[in-house]
Amino acid sequence: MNARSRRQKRKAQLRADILAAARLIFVHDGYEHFSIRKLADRVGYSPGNIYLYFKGKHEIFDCLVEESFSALLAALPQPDDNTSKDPVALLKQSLREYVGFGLRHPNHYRFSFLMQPTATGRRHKQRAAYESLLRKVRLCVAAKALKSSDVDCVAQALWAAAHGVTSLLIARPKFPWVDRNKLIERVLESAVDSLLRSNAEKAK
Amino acid sequence: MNARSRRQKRKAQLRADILAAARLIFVHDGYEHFSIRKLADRVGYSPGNIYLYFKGKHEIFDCLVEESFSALLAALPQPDDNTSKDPVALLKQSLREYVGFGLRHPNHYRFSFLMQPTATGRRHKQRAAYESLLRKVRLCVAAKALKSSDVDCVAQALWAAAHGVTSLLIARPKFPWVDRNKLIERVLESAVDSLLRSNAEKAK
Amino acid sequence: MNARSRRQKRKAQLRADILAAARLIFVHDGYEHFSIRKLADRVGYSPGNIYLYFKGKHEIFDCLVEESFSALLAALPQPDDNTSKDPVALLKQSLREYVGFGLRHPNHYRFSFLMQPTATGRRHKQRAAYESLLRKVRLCVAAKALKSSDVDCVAQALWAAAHGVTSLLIARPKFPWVDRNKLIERVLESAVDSLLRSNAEKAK
Amino acid sequence: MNARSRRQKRKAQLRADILAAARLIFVHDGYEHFSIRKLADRVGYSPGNIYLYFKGKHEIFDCLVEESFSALLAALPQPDDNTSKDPVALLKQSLREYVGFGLRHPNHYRFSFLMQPTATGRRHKQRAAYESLLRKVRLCVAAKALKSSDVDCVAQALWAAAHGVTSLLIARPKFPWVDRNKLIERVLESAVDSLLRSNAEKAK
DNA sequence: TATGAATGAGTCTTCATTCAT
DNA sequence: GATGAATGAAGACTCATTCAT
Repeated sequence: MNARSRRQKRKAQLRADILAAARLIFVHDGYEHFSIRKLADRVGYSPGNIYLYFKGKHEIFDCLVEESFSALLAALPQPDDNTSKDPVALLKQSLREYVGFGLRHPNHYRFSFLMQPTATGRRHKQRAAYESLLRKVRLCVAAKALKSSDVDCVAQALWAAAHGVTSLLIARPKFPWVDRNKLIERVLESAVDSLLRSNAEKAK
Repeated sequence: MNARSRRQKRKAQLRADILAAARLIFVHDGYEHFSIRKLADRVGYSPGNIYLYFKGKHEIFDCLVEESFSALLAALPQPDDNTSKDPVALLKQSLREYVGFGLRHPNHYRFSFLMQPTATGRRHKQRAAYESLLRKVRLCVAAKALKSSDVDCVAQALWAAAHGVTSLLIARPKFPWVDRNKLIERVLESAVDSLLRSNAEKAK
Repeated sequence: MNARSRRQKRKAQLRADILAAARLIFVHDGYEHFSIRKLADRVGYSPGNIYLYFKGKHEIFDCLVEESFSALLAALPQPDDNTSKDPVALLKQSLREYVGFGLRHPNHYRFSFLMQPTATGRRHKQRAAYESLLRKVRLCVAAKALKSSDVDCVAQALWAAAHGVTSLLIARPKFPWVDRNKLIERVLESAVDSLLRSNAEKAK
Repeated sequence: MNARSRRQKRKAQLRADILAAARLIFVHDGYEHFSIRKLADRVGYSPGNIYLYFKGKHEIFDCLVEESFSALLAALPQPDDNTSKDPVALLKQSLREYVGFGLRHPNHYRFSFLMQPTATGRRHKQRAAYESLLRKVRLCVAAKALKSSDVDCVAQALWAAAHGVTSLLIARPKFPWVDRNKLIERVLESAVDSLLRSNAEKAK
């Protein structure tokens, strides 16, 4: 039993190593220059050996995307951690973190969104990230802070805004952007504020 | 002199033909299945001949991206054409067209944004598209319709919002989005409205 | 001594299991898609373990061929079982069974005849099948039913005829054959009848 | 025009060279050890270059099979050449030539029959060989020499017999066959004679 | 100017086999 | 006995690019 579990652990470790190497290649050489051979070289194994740990190129890609979303998810503040907080503040904070994560890990982010999702691909973590946003929107609705109660529409609109700045800044690093933070703040603020019930409305 | 100019014209025409064929391949077969051979086949020339008109694959890609932006630019309503119109309405209209163009031509759009810009790449048309947006924002500022007068920041924020919906919808076609138009409307409205001076403010 | 014999028995059993699995793979996936890995998977052992029971792929193939002949042999009616029967009828019956077996188990049959016999390969069962035919021809000779008494020549000619229809039908399944049974009957009948002593001759 | 035709000629020559080399490899190394790489090596070109002349492995195989049948066909005596001859004699002669060709060119023959026909494969020459046989059977029918008038059934039965000896002798070269010619004669004679109308019948 | 032949490096993937454990 | 990890060679095939013609 012990031997078996140790072996499993080793296998898991190797899978992780391979994925790490794969991400590096992707980051450095770009998506189009990724190859199993390069990967095997970098990881110090024979090409064929990769197939003992992954079914093929696709599985590796899927795992990387999934990992990226996992990291993104982990970076987002969870509502449970901040129950006392103003839900709108929590929401804004979340979006800021989202953008921040994307900019700090542009390659994770590129990976997450620029890869065509495989037919068979796992999508769990991706959905989880969306769910996380959704939960925070629901808190706002519960607090009667929003005009609309279509949580999906609201959440998706917010996601679009956050994704917009993030991906644009990543995709066009050489563009003469105004101050990054100012831009981000403007975008997120516009997106959130325009959804809020005015004080007058709240009073009613 | 005449002979030389005719030759140049012919060369330009052939370049255009090649690019057109290249775009078709890209749109139909996807980025990863593009090949010079296929291109040569489609265009009716020999593979080697392509190299007389383009330095290589990269130059073709760069040109395609540029062309895509050109098309985008052409699709946007120009202020000059609508001088009489309400500048805010023109702005909104413009953004709607932008999103619409992206969704109608997802491959153009993917192409425009997902390709890493080459070091040597042309960026003229891309800039022109941004300038076009900028011009419309300026019209709004001139009409004192906006809170902020930082036209660059405003334009970039709007661009981010529009790019956000567009790219998200394209990148995740299987996601359970709410009604597309509803979502787009919400995003653009949020982005524009929150920038507008309130009536009270205008009165001052 | 007992322990050793038990071990031998176990080994034999495992060999048999492996061969059974190998045949299944061959029959289902075709010769070219056979692999030791698949075999090991199917049999529930590790790839390396196969080599404890067989020297390699070749030995497995050789054994399979041999087994196929064994099966063919077993399918043929034995003279001993039908001593009372007319020997010519028994002979015809035998040939019919031969063809029938081939058509019912085309992969066995292909296997038996299309594999180049290895230098080291066993040939015992193959010979046994021929012997079985030979025995029946001898019975006919003993009954003075045949023109010729060159039993080998007769047996081989009959074998050729039976093999001819069988292999042709197997090798060209799409060919517009006339009715299978009609064809088989004609071939076998021609082959056998032309060897028979005419009644007139018998009378002498 | 001249340059073009010379180029075409060269291309045809190279195709022929490649096919010749392919056949050699097949003959020497066996079907399973054929590879494009080996072929390219033998022919003195780079592996990729083969694909300029053949769409892939399959096309090469198909061509080889077709070639083999072509050769077989050419080896068969044509009725037109022997109009004066007794049709039954012509038929027998034809079958003898068939077997003789197979034994003289065992690899052509193996190739022709042991290869699974590709879905898309050419079958023209193969059919032509059968048609050639059919024609000769028809001549016999016309001469009222045969019992049956089902030319297809007769032709196929004859084919089966001829194929039977041929393929058996080729597949089992080490088997203790009786004298080859004796065996062949017996098989063919059995096959043909048993189809003939007896003199008594003819008289009617 | 244009071509088509040629290449060499590259793609993913599968395999029989070995060997330390 | 049995395993699973590892390998190296091989599989078919594609590609961007060059170059003699």
